[in-house]
Amino acid sequence: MSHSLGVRQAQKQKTRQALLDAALGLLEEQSLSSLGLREVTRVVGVAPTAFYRHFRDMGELGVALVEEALGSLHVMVRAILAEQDGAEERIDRTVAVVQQHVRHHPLHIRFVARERHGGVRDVRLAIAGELDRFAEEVAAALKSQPVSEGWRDDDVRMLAELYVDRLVTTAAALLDAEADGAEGAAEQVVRVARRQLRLISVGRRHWLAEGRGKGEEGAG
Amino acid sequence: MSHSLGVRQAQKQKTRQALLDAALGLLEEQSLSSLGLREVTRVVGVAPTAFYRHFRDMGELGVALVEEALGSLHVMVRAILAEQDGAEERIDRTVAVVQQHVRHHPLHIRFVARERHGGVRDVRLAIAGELDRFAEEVAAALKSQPVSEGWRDDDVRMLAELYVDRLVTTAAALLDAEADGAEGAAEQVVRVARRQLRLISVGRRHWLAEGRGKGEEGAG
DNA sequence: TGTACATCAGTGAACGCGCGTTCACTGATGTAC
DNA sequence: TGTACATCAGTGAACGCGCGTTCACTGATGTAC
Repeated sequence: MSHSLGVRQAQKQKTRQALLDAALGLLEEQSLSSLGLREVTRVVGVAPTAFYRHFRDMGELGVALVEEALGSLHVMVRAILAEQDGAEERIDRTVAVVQQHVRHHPLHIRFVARERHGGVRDVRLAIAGELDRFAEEVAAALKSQPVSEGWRDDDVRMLAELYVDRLVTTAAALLDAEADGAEGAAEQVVRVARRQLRLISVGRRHWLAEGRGKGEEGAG
Repeated sequence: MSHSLGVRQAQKQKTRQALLDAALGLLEEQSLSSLGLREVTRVVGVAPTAFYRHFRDMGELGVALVEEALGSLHVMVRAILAEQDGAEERIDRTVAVVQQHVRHHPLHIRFVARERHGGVRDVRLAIAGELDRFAEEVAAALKSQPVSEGWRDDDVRMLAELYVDRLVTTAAALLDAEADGAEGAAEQVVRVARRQLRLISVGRRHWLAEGRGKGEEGAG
């Protein structure tokens, strides 16, 4: 027993995680491209050179943070999509889950919102890739719902992206609202988000009758 | 005559604009919080200390860039909103204007997308303020359209924010697509954006019949 | 179980470099008479 | 128009500082026999 990792590997993992945690904390108030290697190791309490045992540079650490940050959200939304509620309940539930996630992982949300268009290319690409896979999952879930019968695949995908963008935007807005300190701010964001999702949902139900066919011919 | 500014003031403005232009160029590939004062003055060809004659620090320069970046977009979208086309034509026209704007001012779009959630507080606040005023104008325009009859003010506002977010997201996606080099990428983004706006528009037309009244009671 | 050697996560000194900021300055532009 | 003085945008030397990266190292952990 007990040889699942080895003492040395276990300790290395611990230091690595400490570096990630320290970086994430520092990134609450600055962006990745201005974060220094020495800042991070100072917080952890190791020598600056120890950093290189784990990451080539801050960009590589950033990519690791992307995986950590989007992984947990991924799991939660997958759970929602599997539900069989009606549209109304699903919207309320989805927004509630986003709110919970922002409360429990504010630093992850902040990081993704900030670095999605940030100054480090590899990190931008990693986030774009994760959000893309995310949209693909949402599309698959939407497709299996009865409302989507007769929909073209690219229209389902277009709708999925609309939803995903809305969730990301809502999460970022919630974060700002909760940081604000203004009492009702977060609740206001939640109410607006619910109505926006509802409006999109209404558009979805009437799409085949009114949206498609105008402007562009079906292709493929 | 000729005393509209004075030689000295005119020269000062010129240097100031050169600093803004140089910074904007450098910000294509990095974020504001990692941009150095010396980098900017080096590009312009003035001494580092000259910077202080115009801005207290990079944050102040950033706020000036926000005004410059959102000012022009503001004007263009206001023109669109004033049009009296049908919904279909208006959507196509709006997306076309966004595409033109991205082509003519890619650095402005990049800057706003990057710093909207970036590491410099004052700049974030400036962008949020501009986008808020932007949404308010869109709301006013939407409200004056016949389709909005019977709508609550906060629902109009909620819709306006949905549109504004969509335009900003589309602009950022277009920018990435055009930077990509992949030939059809930009056109693909445009087509998706049009359909998304169309779906929102469909939802709007059926909002009073199906969206409102569920879940929340009218207040105020 | 005990011994001899290999591995490798973390150390600490040292480096050269570019940074933001200070300061007293220069000299063209502006103003008062 | 000409003279004497004030303003102030831009200069250039100097500063102390923290940065990323190199290198040879140490000593606990791992492995072979």
